[in-house]
Amino acid sequence: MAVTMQDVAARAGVSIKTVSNVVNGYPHIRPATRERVEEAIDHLGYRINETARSLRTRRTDMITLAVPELSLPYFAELADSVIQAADDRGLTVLIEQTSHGREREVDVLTGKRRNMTDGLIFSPLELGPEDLALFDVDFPLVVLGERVFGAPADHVTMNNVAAAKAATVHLASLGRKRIAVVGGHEGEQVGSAALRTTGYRQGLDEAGLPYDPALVAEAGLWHRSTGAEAMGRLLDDGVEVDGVFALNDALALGALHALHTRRLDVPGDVAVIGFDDIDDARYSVPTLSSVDPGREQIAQTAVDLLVARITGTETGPFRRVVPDSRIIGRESTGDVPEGGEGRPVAVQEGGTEPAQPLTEPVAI
Amino acid sequence: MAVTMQDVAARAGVSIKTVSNVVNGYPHIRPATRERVEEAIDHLGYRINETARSLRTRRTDMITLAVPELSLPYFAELADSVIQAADDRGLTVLIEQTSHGREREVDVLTGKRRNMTDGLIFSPLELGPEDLALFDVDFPLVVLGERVFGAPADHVTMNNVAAAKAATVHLASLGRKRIAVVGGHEGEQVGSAALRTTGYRQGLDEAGLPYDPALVAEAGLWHRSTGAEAMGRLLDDGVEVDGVFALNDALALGALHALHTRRLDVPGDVAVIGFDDIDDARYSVPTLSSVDPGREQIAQTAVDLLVARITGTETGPFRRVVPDSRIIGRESTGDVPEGGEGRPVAVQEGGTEPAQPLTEPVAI
DNA sequence: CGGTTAGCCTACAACGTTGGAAAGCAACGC
DNA sequence: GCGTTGCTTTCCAACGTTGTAGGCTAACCG
Repeated sequence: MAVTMQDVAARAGVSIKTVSNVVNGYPHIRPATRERVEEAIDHLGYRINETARSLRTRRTDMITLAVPELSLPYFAELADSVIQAADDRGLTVLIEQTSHGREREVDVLTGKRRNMTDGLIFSPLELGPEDLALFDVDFPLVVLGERVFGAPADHVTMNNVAAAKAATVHLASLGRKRIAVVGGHEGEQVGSAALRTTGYRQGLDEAGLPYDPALVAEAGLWHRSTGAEAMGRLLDDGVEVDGVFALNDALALGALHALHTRRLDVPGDVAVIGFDDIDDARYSVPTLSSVDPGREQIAQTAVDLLVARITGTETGPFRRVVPDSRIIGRESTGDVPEGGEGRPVAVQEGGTEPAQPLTEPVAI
Repeated sequence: MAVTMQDVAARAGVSIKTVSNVVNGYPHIRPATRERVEEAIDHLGYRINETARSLRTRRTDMITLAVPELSLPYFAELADSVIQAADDRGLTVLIEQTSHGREREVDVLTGKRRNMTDGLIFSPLELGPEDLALFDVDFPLVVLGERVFGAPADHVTMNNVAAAKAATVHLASLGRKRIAVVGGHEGEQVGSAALRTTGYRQGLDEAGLPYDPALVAEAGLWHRSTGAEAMGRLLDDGVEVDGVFALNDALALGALHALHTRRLDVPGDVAVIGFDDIDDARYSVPTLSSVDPGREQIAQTAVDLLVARITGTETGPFRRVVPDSRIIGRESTGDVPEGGEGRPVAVQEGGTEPAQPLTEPVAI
């Protein structure tokens, strides 16, 4: 059948273990022996059996990344970054899509859907604080996102409130007085929607603008389609608007679309800013100003934290890491002329803190 | 350490093999025995060790999907579909990004980057016909795309020439006379660029339009940025254009951007059609007409073919499968009014044929 | 020159599971 | 009443690798 170490050993005239030693770079091997073994490996086309190795070493060098779905550009780009970061560290990434309901998310944590990987990077969409107990798992876990704070796991999140506030203030600084927010989740206390909405209100406060509930456009799912609908509703209701803060870029792109079909000029009539800084933002018409939440850094940090737990390098208390985020000004806010390149117009610094503070988790 | 079948067996008072039989759904087990085993499993929180199982059964129920990069929307959506299709068949997908050069693609095939999976779905971007020998691998392989025809593997591809021809004819049928093509690869004989350009020329012929080299805008990489550049070059050179066939949607979106910045109306001044029908096409401004190459069907078929080879259900000659493709008319070609929904305006039927024809591979 | 050390290599026993074959046992048929 | 049959369970030996412990040289030291 397949070539095994047995076969290589036979041909090289050494023991199996010596072949193993060669393959694993054990230093004390006579050059002549190493050469014979390598010749045999090449000649027989030997490939190590990773499965057997994993059984023995209890490591697979694979990690799971669980995200809602890859067709959402933010998650596709996140996956790209995570895969690269993992690759740099010699790991392969197995992807689980959990978009098909809460149950899938539970399965990911309970391990039903976590085959043989050494650890999990999980970005929940449905699970919330009430499910905190589920996060107490016996394998290395890094949580992403804003759904769950205080889980017994490392956590990489965003500067949501501060960045949303800055985005709102930025619109205000451009002279906008009627700033709508697109993508709100009525009554929700947790998650990106709540945090970013909080930042929006703080931004209004700081700018001395009143909060008007009529300016809040709900959108359950954060897709382009729902963004277009929400924006459309607002406009069709005759709400006066001269600025839009969309809670993510997909919503913002949908909003641009709705504004366009109603013949409103961006940024002339309405300035628009999104959140996530997906690749699309650079090529939409007009190009979209956005908040860059530090995706690269999120991916790298998540992988690093996970690796540290897997290897046992880190055994201390869980951490919460918040990368720096930046506001990127583009055409949709008039920060650059048409055809110009986006540029940072503000930076919010992140940091690290314990994942389980003594007091109630503070929105950061 | 972790709970093993040993522990379960001890608690249930049966042999290890009986536990294995229960876990694997072996039918001939006394209900009382099964119950005891299941109680023990629940009580001890036993989880099967997939690594050990894989070593024994020589199956991991994982497959590799190798694509250039997930941040390209087409591949993100393809990955989404493949993961879902795999999931429906009880498989997990491991993703390799090969965007960082030819070497990575070679590694994927030689197995250096194919850990423990049962098979590979591979969409090459760099490898071409000259690398045919590399595709003669000893594991189940399904090839996607247009780089390589006639490899000793199942192949799922697109109706490239026919669909590109239809797209061009569609533009002509709208009265466009000066139809540019964006994304050409000068001198390249293989790959999507060549096939779709061939279709473009066939379309011109059919429509009785002359071929004008000035209307061909090269773009090495198919990104939005390169599409914008290529389109911009064309316009800045003063080439007269009233229609654009972009070889994929990313290019088309870039082209839309370039047209917009030069204050040309789409579809008024220039009608634009893309290829791939990515999600973006439905929400760009204006919405983008495109060729839907049957992505879902590609993913499903690819997984099915791979599974058939893995399980040994299929051992016959390799197949080439071409899903049906459709032209979706949207605003950018004026097929629907602003705010309207895209709709199919033409269908090209696919089919199945041997992957290694007796004659030279014919472009399909 | 004998004893120690360092370098190199091997034997053996796992890792946790499943395939195959055989054994135990009850019911069945004649 | 005894061989046969069929269900149920067990025993044993892999799957291909690596950790541990130990053995054998050759070199080195005093």
